[in-house]
Amino acid sequence: MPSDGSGRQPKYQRIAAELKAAIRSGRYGPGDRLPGENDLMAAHGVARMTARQALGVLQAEGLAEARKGAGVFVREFRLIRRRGIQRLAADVWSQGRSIWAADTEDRELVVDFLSATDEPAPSAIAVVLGLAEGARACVRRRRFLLDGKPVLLATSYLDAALTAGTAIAEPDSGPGGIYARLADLGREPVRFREEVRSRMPTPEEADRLGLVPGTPVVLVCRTAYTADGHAVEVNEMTLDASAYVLEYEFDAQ
Amino acid sequence: MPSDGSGRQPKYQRIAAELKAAIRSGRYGPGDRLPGENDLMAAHGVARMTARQALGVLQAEGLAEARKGAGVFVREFRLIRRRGIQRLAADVWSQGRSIWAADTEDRELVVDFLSATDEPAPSAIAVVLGLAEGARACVRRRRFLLDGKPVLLATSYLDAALTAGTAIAEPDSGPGGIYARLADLGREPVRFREEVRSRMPTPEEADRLGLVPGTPVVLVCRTAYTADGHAVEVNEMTLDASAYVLEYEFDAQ
DNA sequence: AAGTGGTCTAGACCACTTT
DNA sequence: AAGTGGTCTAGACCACTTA
Repeated sequence: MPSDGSGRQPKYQRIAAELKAAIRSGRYGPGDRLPGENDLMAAHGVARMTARQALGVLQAEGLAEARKGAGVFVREFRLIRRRGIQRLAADVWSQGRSIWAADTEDRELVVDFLSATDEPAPSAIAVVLGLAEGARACVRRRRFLLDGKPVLLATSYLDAALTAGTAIAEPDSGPGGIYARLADLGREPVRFREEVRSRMPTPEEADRLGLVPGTPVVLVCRTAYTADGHAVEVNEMTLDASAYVLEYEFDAQ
Repeated sequence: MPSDGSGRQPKYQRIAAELKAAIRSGRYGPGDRLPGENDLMAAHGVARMTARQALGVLQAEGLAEARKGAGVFVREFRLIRRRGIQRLAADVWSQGRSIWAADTEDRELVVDFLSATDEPAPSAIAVVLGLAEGARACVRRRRFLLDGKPVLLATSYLDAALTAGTAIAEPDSGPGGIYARLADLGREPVRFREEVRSRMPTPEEADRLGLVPGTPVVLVCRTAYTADGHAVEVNEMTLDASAYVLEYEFDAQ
């Protein structure tokens, strides 16, 4: 064995590295079909499982996507930009250029309302909302679809004692949404906290979002506070990480 | 085949589901060793590859971690809370309870300075900083270690024409860090934008962060703006997603 | 020394998609 | 009908960890 440098590397990693290099070089572009298991077996003289392992590396990295019966394809990404503050008025900094391109325009992001129910509040939620253990919550579930594909699941929790009999407990919360209704009740949210995490999805999340294997989810938990510092709403969101860029702005100090 | 419900599911998924249920039930806690390949082969009468596949499911989900020669273990998570605004003074909302527990206390988060060099600015960075194509940038690389394990890689870019001859171009940027030095130059950052994404790591990122397979990275790109709206610094950060919760606060409207 | 996970072979059958 | 990826078997050798 000569001083090969790349000598001591598993075959499947060598094959995977070769495919990745071919993608980087532009040999295969987004949406293109990659060499399949049979191609790799023939080209590299390996067993089926080894070729599978190589293709599995690209899929686990989120670079490629297997379509049963069709082949393995280079993935394409189109990012949605989600701003913490939905401020349309342009200020001086909004002019600044962004790192990651995101074409929010010319694409349809539709909201799919799922349900508004009255349920016992999960204990973690009850703590944040300042409710007694076992208190009931108004739970509103929504789903966001981009070009028909689900990209965000949202579950919103409010104190059921507060929302009972209001439009917040109804499927259609009326003009301005639930924040306008909370304002009607003298509980207008004036400040938000968002906590952001990321991890691999549970099988159920992957199913509900139609996630390609190798795609993480981003978890955003937004808490809305009234002027007197009380939390009035907790909104747990699960995002397709391959579809979103989150954006936050804040002042120094 | 009776109306079994779970009848038509691959064996490896059935085995994986059984292991996951056992973890949820508390049968196996964080750090515990799971049944190995040999155990699963014997218990379920399957081939080695099938047992491996089942354990691979848990690893891909980030629930378990294989240690070569030792076994497969339930992962344990300890989250660091990272605030967009590092405001120590408690305001009324800081009292609010958080969803995810994070023990920043009693753990050592140390900064490991890597380098400060003068390099051609990557074109995406040059655009954001308003530099000419091919202009040079001051590039500062750092690494954050939690209990000795790297959890964050940061690369900071500034206009080299601005920083030349200042402490910013030196390894030690002096008291108050580079923001204090920028203030000395009349370029104090007063506002920040952070863009946040998540994806699976490249092999190089996984290696540099020592990531367990099944762990995504969070990418945070922070741009610092002066009062006149010019970008003075771009900081690209790569975070171990299993180690961090990001937190942002902002006012309505 | 024994046990563990990591890699690899050479077969096989299936469900699925495409032509 | 042909080709594709998904699942599965029954072996094998290796490097590594633990005791």
